[in-house]
Amino acid sequence: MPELPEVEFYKKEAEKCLGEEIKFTTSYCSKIVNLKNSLKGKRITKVFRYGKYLFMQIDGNCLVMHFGMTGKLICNSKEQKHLCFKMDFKNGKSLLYISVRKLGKVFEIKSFKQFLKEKHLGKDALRIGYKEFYNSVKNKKSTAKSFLMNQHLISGIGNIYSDEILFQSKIYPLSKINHLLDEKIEVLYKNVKLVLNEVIKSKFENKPIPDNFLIPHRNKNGICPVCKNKIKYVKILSRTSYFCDNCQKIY
DNA sequence: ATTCTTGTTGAATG
DNA sequence: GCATTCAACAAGAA
Repeated sequence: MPELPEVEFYKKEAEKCLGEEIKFTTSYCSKIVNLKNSLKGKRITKVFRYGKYLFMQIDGNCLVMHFGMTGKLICNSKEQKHLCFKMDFKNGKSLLYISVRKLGKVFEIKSFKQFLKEKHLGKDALRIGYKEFYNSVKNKKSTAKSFLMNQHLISGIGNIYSDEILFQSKIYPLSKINHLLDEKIEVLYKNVKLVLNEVIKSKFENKPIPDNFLIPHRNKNGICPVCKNKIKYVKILSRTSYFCDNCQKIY
């Protein structure tokens, strides 16, 4: 489920191999992996995340991973099914990029700054400041849901966590984002951070998502953890958005 | 058999 | 240009 919190988790996996010398890399899927230079003999010097992208500085090279819908990165796993890319290190460690649906990408870039420009990515959801967020909201006519999912405006939020952020903020997913009251924008901003950080915490501590979150109830038979109403759903941008029509009022 | 699914892209539309 | 929507990509689950 690679939205920002998942990629943050994969970053931790990659960091287990920081400083290790690469013995060789293997691609099992040319559709996903596009590497020109050999990484043999080089070391991972830095790992960082921006939105849903993971970056690995490998001496002079910069490797980028995007996980699509089903990609994941695991250190020292024996899992072989759907393996697309593997990095083997001299000391025996390995990093495995696994993807069932093969919609992700592994490639190299020359410059991170240039990459951001070319992709027109918005600020990372965990780093965006309130002023910037506020201005972005005021300029847009889109719905609250598509605003949160638009990577050009804010990077890192996808279908599942946008539902959660709107639920925690008590905002109806189809509300026009520029109609939100200022105090509601502030609530939304705070919940972007709160939800992402809470999910990251759950993942890192290997605990379930809190039960007062929508996510554990985010299904066709779900019951709202706050008011016990039946969870509703609606299609937005050809994705299913779950919400509580009792708690999530328009503004 | 058909429909659904966590993501992005590029084409098409208004 | 700009904002927005849709099909396509792929494969497995229900």
